[in-house]
Amino acid sequence: MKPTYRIGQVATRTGCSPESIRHYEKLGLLVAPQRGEQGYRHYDQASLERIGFIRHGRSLGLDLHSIQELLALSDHPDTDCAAADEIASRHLEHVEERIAALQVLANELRQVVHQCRGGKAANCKIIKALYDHQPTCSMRGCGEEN
Amino acid sequence: MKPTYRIGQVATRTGCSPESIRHYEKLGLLVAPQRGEQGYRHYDQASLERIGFIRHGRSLGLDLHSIQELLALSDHPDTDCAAADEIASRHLEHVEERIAALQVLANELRQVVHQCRGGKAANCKIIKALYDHQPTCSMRGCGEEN
DNA sequence: CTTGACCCTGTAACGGTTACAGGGTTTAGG
DNA sequence: CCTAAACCCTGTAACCGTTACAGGGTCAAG
Repeated sequence: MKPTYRIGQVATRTGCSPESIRHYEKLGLLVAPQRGEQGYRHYDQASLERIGFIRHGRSLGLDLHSIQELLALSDHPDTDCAAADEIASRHLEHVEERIAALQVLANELRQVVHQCRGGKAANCKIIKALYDHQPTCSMRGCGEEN
Repeated sequence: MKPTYRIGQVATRTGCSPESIRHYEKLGLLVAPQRGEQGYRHYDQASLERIGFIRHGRSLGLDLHSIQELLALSDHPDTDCAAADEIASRHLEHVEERIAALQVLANELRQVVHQCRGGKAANCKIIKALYDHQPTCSMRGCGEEN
């Protein structure tokens, strides 16, 4: 008999909240675990590792869909893993674009901050800058992701 | 009689979709505009500038709540504008933290990408790295914002 | 007179997580 | 034994800002 864990214990060990674990199950990243007599979920060691995989992917900023693709590859060891490389490369590219965009943004903010110490709003350079019709970066995806 | 614009024209001029404009109105960033006989919204020049202000703020990554605070300052010119500086500074700090986090992340991704050209998933270093229980950055806010 | 381009309202979706409500079960302490 | 706390269950809604619908009305040109 291998040891099993209830969802709360898994949460403690993986740093992943019970809600998220149930969410991953609903989305199909985790197979539905066995249930005890009272309907409680019981997880084995492999599930713990799978959840760790997901969390690590999330901490890298991968979306759950990409993680699901990576898990599918992992579940079929004979598959060509070029797809994994593709996912990671694509994401790296995305992250690099995002860094560049945020740097442009930080520069614009730095030009504006601390320009009007102790003044009145009527003369506030920050507010004036926002009214100025020259959004330094008006392209899509230039602000924060939302 | 000053010229007025319908929502679609405003959208064209500001680059802000009609849905977003109505959304800003519902949230109170814009006052409800006058309505024509058919119930169509009619905007004046000041509204256009206010929407431009909002879009510029959004392009800087400010959230709508912060923008609302800045608009409130702008609406009361006698107020001390230290609050505006506070908002911009706080946001700049946030952006800088985010850049730093993304750079850590990009480094981790770069270590992983292109490690297993043409291999099988069983040996895929990307997948192995994700199973490894050493999430380089497990702190909150280290992944992408979501 | 129809087609298409507008406009209106209200609701739901996206992503991932969190927070409930409303119920049941176990466990530890008195 | 009794009770409170801690845990589990399901389902739903919120968060943020935007987009996309559905289902309806209005107006102009062809």
